[in-house]
Amino acid sequence: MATKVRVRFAPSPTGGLHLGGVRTVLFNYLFARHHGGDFVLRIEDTDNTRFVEGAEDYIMETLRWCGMEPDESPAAGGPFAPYRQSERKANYLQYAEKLVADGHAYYAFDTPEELEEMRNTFKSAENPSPQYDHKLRMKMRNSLSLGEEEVSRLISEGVPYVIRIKMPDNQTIGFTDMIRGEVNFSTSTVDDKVLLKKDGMPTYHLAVVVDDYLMKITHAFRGEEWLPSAPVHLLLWNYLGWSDAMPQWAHLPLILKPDGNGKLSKRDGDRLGFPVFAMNWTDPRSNEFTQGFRERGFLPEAFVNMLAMLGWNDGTGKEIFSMQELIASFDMSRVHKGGAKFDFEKAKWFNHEWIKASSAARLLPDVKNSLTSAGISVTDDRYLATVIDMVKERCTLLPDFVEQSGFFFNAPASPDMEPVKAKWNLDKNLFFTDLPGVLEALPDWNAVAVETAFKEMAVARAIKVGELQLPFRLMLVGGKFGPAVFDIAATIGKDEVIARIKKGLESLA
RNA sequence: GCCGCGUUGGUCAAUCGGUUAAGACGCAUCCCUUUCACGGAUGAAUGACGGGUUCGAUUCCCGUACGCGGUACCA
Repeated sequence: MATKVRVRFAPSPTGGLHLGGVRTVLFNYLFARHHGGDFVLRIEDTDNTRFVEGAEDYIMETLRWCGMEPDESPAAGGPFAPYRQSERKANYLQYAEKLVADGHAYYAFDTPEELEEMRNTFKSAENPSPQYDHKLRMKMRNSLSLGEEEVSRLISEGVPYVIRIKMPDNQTIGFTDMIRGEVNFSTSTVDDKVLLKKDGMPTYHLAVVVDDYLMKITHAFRGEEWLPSAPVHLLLWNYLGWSDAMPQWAHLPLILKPDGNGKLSKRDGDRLGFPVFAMNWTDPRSNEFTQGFRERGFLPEAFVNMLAMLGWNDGTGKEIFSMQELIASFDMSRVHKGGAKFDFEKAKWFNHEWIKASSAARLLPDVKNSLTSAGISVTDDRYLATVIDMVKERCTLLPDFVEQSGFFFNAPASPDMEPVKAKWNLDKNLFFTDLPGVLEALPDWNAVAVETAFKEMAVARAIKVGELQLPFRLMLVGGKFGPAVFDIAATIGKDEVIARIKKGLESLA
């Protein structure tokens, strides 16, 4: 195929990006890169009543964090600029007018109140939500029912109107979805969607078609919730005479809430205690705060990996993928048809795997950040790197590094010796009283040397080494966790070890 | 109500008609470790239900049930 692949992610800037949104971008991105194509970000801000300040920056920042920089975007520009639909407003009218001229659309003058009234009068048990369609449009006030003179009079008087598509009343229309295969609809069940609003802005339906055409989009991927309006888009591509250029479509499955049923929402996250947005987000209107995966301590590699596996797999059982590996193996036809329930435990597992597999150098800036915000100052990066390698396998989320490595930097505030108090005795007390002197005399300071000295001393005094290790750990670490004690001792240094032993002894007194 | 999409263990899922239906998460037990982890081992689903097609169906078709999505001058 000669045409270059071009895909787009087209969010509306109404708030933070949730899991489903990020996954939609991801699949777009993977597909584009897999085929060496272009990935464009187009902001669909056609509804100014829902516009939220900061949402666009948030989206850009999320893409950056995830490593999915668009080739073309409002910020980066590109050959098809502008990339904000609000700035392309002037484009749409001509196409809507052309549709009217060709008899595929019409002017409608109904006020919101009249629409409301229509819905009320025709509402019934069998038809709870009457549609503005081929059955009702002649009962409404539009250029089909009113007659030419009346219409031109209304228009010249400046009466506000919208332009609606005229859906054929009995036609079957279908297309091949890259994920679902053949999908067919009967046009008689689709209503006459508004194409151009009275403020002159297009609705999504007109805007996607026009912009996908103008921007030469070859593949259009979006959430499953768009499937029912696909026939409108199909018709528009036809009516506008662009059938040959119509992109291939794929409707992605939804991400569902972990318990019960339904689409995952940020409320579920609040309720169940996990993030739903990629990054922290505070709604400027309500001041409502929502935590993000990034701030919760997820690595972008893990976040992306986890999202990719929610609805897709390569068929081999492989689960850990880098972005490069995802790009290499991604295939839209292997995307699931059914929605997947989100499992936060599994998400954490991905993060844990990525932390374990990451080098200290990769982890260092993030860990340093966590430590710093917990009040632990790090001055020696090499020392931190050593510590990271020692503790990373026991850290699931980035903030776990605070507890797991804090004692390498600061002595435990007040070592809790409670777990060993019951079996504490004079011999043990003597052991630890004499230990500093022995350690002090050690010519070499390393884990083996400390361990050897420690064990020889224990044997000489006929005390079980095991009985001594826990108190030693408590003195050094402050809790029952962490790497091997002698490794810790070797790392924090002779003076510090001796100081902590003395301090531990004090709290046992 | 109508239209569309979907339905393999608690969850994510492999299987593109054919031996005992992979694997992962989580869970349980055990081993390793006299810390916590990591690692290793073991255990627990007969494929929503009912009909077909076929020598043979989890895999194809139909129906039912259930779930989800849509049914806005929101995307």
